Amino acid sequence: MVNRKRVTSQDVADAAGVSRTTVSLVLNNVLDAQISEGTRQKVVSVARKLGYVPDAAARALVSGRAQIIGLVLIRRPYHIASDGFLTQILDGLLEDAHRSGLRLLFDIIEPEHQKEAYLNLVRSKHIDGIILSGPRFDDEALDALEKDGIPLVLIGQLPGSNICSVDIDNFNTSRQAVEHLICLGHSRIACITNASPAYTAAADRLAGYAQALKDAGLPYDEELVRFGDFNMGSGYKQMQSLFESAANFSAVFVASDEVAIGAKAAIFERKLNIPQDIALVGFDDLPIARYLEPPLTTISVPAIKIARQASSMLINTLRGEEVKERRVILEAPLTIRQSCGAHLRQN
Amino acid sequence: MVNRKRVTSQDVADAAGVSRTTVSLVLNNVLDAQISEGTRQKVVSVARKLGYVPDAAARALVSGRAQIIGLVLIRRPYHIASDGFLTQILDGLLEDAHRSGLRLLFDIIEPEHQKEAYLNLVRSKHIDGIILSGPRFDDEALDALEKDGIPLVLIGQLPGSNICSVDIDNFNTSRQAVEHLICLGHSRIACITNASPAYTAAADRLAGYAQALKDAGLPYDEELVRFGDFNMGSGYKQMQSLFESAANFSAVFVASDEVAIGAKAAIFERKLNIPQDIALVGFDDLPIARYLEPPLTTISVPAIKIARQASSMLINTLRGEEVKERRVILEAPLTIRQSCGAHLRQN
DNA sequence: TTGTATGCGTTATCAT
DNA sequence: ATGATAACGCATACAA
Repeated sequence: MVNRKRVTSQDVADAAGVSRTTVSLVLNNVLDAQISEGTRQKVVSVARKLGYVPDAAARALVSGRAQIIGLVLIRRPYHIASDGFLTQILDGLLEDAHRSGLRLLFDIIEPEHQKEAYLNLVRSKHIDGIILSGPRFDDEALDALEKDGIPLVLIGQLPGSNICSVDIDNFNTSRQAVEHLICLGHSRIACITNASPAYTAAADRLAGYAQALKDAGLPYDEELVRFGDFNMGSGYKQMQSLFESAANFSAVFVASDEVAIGAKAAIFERKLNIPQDIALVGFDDLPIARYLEPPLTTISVPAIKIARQASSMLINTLRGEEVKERRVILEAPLTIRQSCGAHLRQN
Repeated sequence: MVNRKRVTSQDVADAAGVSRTTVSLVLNNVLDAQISEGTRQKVVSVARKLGYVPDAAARALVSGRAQIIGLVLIRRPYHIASDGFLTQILDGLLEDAHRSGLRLLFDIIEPEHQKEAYLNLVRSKHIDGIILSGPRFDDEALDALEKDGIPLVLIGQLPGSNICSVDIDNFNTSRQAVEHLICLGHSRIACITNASPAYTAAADRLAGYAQALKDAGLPYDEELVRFGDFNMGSGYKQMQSLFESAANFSAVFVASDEVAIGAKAAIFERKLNIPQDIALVGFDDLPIARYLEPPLTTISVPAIKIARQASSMLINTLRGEEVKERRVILEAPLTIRQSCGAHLRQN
């Protein structure tokens, strides 16, 4: 007895012997207008029996709200195929969105299409608001969006803008990670970034590395710096490049666990041991970090919490509430495991 | 000079000195109606200057197409926080969707809400079609959807249904993985599934394990079987449980790389070596598999290819084309690396 | 307490 | 070659 044709509110109204208005009032739980309990019951039961579900497009058209939030990344598809950070963000976002009756549209935008792609997505009103993860310095469209009044929250930061954002302190956490290495006696410390320095997070993490060196009176040596590209393959390649450069180093700070996993494989391939021959510190504390061999010392980025914070800010904005704290920075402690030998020290 | 108010086709029409119809005709490249080159140029340039983007809701309402496809998983949020398979699916799906001008809505549905959640998503016409990854046996709503005429493609299989699907042969690949272990001389082989046997893939993989044992004349011992739950934590826990059972075994087949990573950590924690003390075979060949220590022998599931195939089938269905091959099975070879010692053998 | 009428922005069917 | 007009399904101000 399943209906083939679409069921509209008119059908429900007819079957219940009321008007479309009443149906709408009942189903949307409008508080102002009072509906007799009998009518309400009837409408609800008829609607259920008919399997009525409001048409999203019609509702969006009249209400101006699509009930969808967008998560967008400035990346290429192959960057996300193994993105352990993304899944955590999705986890956090989805829970909150569901609780608010919102759906999640996921999209990636290739760096060169930034401008048009944003505008299409937002101006088409496909989505009510947007969470953008991993902003780049060259993101021209971002401020335009903000000015357009589109609810927008950044996961990450864009210096000089007033956009809502939630992030960790990339600079100081990186510095702390490298300081840890320095404390353990390393003075030749290589660095592989998480991504191109066009990404603000990558630039900050690299700066933190440089600062730690400087604070310790250690020279910054370009020979020891490589740029990762989000995924394990890039870590593997850049680590090889480090070995091939013949520069000597006893530790590597990799500003992304994902990239660090590739680097680690390249180290083992050389028959070198971690941490005995080379100490390794990552960044992110992906779920896998603690299960790696050896368990990875890394900066614990509270990804799910970040996602929750971002969605909460976005949802508040959507509700027209004022977000007082426009730039949230969450704690990201260094989690010491066994990839840099700290656990072996006897103090 | 950016417009604050929404720009509608009426605005474009006014500014270009034509009617809304003409604007629509031009911007949608309607072939039938001929538009003078001058008019076309003018409309296009005016539209661009004004930053006009058609309203998705209005378009969806009248056309009946939301231009969005849905990817849905029957899972809980914490299941996806480290889902390496999911990101690959997203990768493959997104590329195809973009090429067809489609957006991607991502959603997870908790097992107990299956029915209502599907119906809401689809009947609301939020999405034009749905790709469902990882079906369960208890998925009552699925056939209803199919009967409703909703374009639907399964990543995985649901026995006894006629739904379009793309999958690998879970049964035979699992069997092959276990046969590999048997060939290497193992006779006490434990198994940790990827998930609850309510998921069809989990049931099939377990059956493949059992079959390999049977073919080799080996007993199926319940003591050696555990059920994973998609993530690494479950693998870690079930591996511990295996050790605690005091049953002896020299190899483990884990029907998911994700779960295998947890199992591996539990093995190392016992100061046991892989493959010398315990051989390990995974399933999926996530990008990380080759970077693990030791590199993981596993079934190479072509996740991205699966996603592409699924999206291609869905998009064809959306176009009203007949999909001739309704059940596609892709190859998933066993990739032998170093986690079960095959590379050490001298033949 | 409930019904009527209007409009959201677009595409599609007619005319002209 | 282009314009007027009618839906699409819903929510809401207003009427009754």
